[in-house]
Amino acid sequence: MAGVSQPTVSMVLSQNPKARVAPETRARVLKVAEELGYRPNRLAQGLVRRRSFALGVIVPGFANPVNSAIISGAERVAAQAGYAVLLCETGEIGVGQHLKALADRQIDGVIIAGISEGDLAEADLRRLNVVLVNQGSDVFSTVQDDSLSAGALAAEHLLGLGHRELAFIGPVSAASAFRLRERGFAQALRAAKAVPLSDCWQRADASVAGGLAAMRALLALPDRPTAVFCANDLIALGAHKACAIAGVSLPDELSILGCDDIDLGMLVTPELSTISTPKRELGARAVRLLLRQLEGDGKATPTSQTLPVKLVLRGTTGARLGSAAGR
Amino acid sequence: MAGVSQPTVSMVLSQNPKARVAPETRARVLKVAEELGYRPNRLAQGLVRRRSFALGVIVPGFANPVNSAIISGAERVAAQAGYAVLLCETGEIGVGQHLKALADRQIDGVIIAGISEGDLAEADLRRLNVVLVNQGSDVFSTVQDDSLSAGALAAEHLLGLGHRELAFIGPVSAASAFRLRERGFAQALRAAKAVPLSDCWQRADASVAGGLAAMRALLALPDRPTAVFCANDLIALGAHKACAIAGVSLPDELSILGCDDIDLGMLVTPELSTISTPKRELGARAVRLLLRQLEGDGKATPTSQTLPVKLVLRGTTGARLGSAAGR
DNA sequence: GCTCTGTGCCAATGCGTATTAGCAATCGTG
DNA sequence: CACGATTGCTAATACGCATTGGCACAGAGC
Repeated sequence: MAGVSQPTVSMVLSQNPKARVAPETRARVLKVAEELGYRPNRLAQGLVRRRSFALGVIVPGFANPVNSAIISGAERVAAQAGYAVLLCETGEIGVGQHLKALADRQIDGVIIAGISEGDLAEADLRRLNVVLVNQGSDVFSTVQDDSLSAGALAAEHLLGLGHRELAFIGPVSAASAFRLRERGFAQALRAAKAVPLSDCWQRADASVAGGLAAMRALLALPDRPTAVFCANDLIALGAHKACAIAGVSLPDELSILGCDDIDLGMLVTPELSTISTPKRELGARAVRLLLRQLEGDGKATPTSQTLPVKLVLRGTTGARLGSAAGR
Repeated sequence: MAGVSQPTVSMVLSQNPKARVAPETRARVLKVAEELGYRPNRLAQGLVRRRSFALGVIVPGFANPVNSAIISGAERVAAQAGYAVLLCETGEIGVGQHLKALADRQIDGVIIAGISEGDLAEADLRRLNVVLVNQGSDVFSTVQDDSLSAGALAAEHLLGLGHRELAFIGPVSAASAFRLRERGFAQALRAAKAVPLSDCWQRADASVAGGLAAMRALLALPDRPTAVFCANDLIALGAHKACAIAGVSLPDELSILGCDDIDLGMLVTPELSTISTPKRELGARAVRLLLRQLEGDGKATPTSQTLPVKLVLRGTTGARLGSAAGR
């Protein structure tokens, strides 16, 4: 180096507030550091500061655009705060194994999205700073969209269009956002005394294939529903596809309402009506929340945030034909 | 600890082959380590081994399903090899800045996908072990799909269906895979003496919006083309959408052929014909190649791999009406 | 003149691991 | 039985940084 000792350089570069360094020394150090292109080794920093400035993100799959958006939002604010994000996709390697690997890397915190509660329960999260996305919890901090309202909104919208024979398609016991959407929908129906047949309450994977199969089943029913609410857009797009195959015209013969507002919803014809969810914002807030908890250092009490959702009407929902509410 | 010194533990756990440890000592160490739940601190390991066992992945956006698939493939083999993947999305933070941050973390290597060559040229990659995905280079190792053949395949297919008025939609000077697709297409056309009008060679962003706009322009032409090859599926889906809006029926009035074979291609009606590209495999091979280079330790000479593509016929390509090749 | 109080810097130490050199004990060999 | 060879382990060190205690020197006050 040029002129001073290593600790002095450290004090200058780490912006340590209680460090007393003469302004001219500081300037000299900065200048030389610049010239040499010196950059601190973050592994060494992490070792001594007991802080890696890295976050883990665990999701079941990037293929799902909802997860992509969450990750994107998370990565953005993490990067701006100087944190790295270590990406983990569950699959052949489970949540538990990923968590161990992350812990070995002295990760500062983890954000988890879209992992089923069963898998979550098996993992050992006790030592970690965790924020769950779209998944309720008493133990951990949480960032969620207002899925309960989303379900209610869906019911109100479809009922308002005059539909009475309503159906629902959703996964059985996955991430709890799905359950809330279902519950909100069911409660609103009950409040309006519009109780659907049990045949119209379909279980399906939260995927295109699941939605397609479920909609096939609905279309085969003697008394078809006239409107369907799907727990997410992938299911809705599968349902949309099933209708295209079966020659059922949307929205005249059937209304379909999704949830999430993923981009591909606008590619199909007619375009998918849906309930928009702040996906990127969920990821962004999750990281902000995590970082705030890290500042406090001591395990803060779990916090929860719920972000509003919004109805987005496009082409797959319409008034029930022959209904009083018809256009 | 219980019984032996720290270096002995290190020798046992790091599987160091030239380490001589008595079998019974080894067993005892392993047993105690297990009981204590001891796991090595990878930051400390990284510091002394000068190896972080972490890879960086830089992409322009996760929203693009092609990138998602590449990342997914990369993450999978990285995780299985015990490597972490640090995800970076360019945007407000550029390639150069991301690279510096990664270098500070002593990253072992970087895989870069979908970054424009201009941005790449600005970045300082000299010290890093790099593998480019779908981007030609003399300096770095590369994993690509056979984009040149893809273009040729597209031309042959459309020509074989009887089309003569062919169009192309693609970005201007982005990642070089696009250029190869364009060149392959153009060369095959020239070979068949089917030279399209310049109006039919459209420039567009590699996005749905770009494809939509470009297709609008094509449809407004006095002499419409009867078939269009799009440099990727997003463009093709935009074109598809434009046709849906304009009431142009596919594939009767127009054939559309995409490239990449992303899942959403099967959601639209009619389903998108396309040229399938091994996206996950690209990601997987990229990190395998990277890891192999790391074994060699010394900067190996750049290698290139090219993976085959495959025509996938679905609903948007059909025989030119009135053509001899018509069904 | 002296002590006293800051100020500005450095020597020393530790973070958790891998690696090297070296020591003690055991073994093989003549 | 003596001697080198081999085996099994440890002491010491280094990796690159942050942090603590303390030292030297300046100016202030008597």
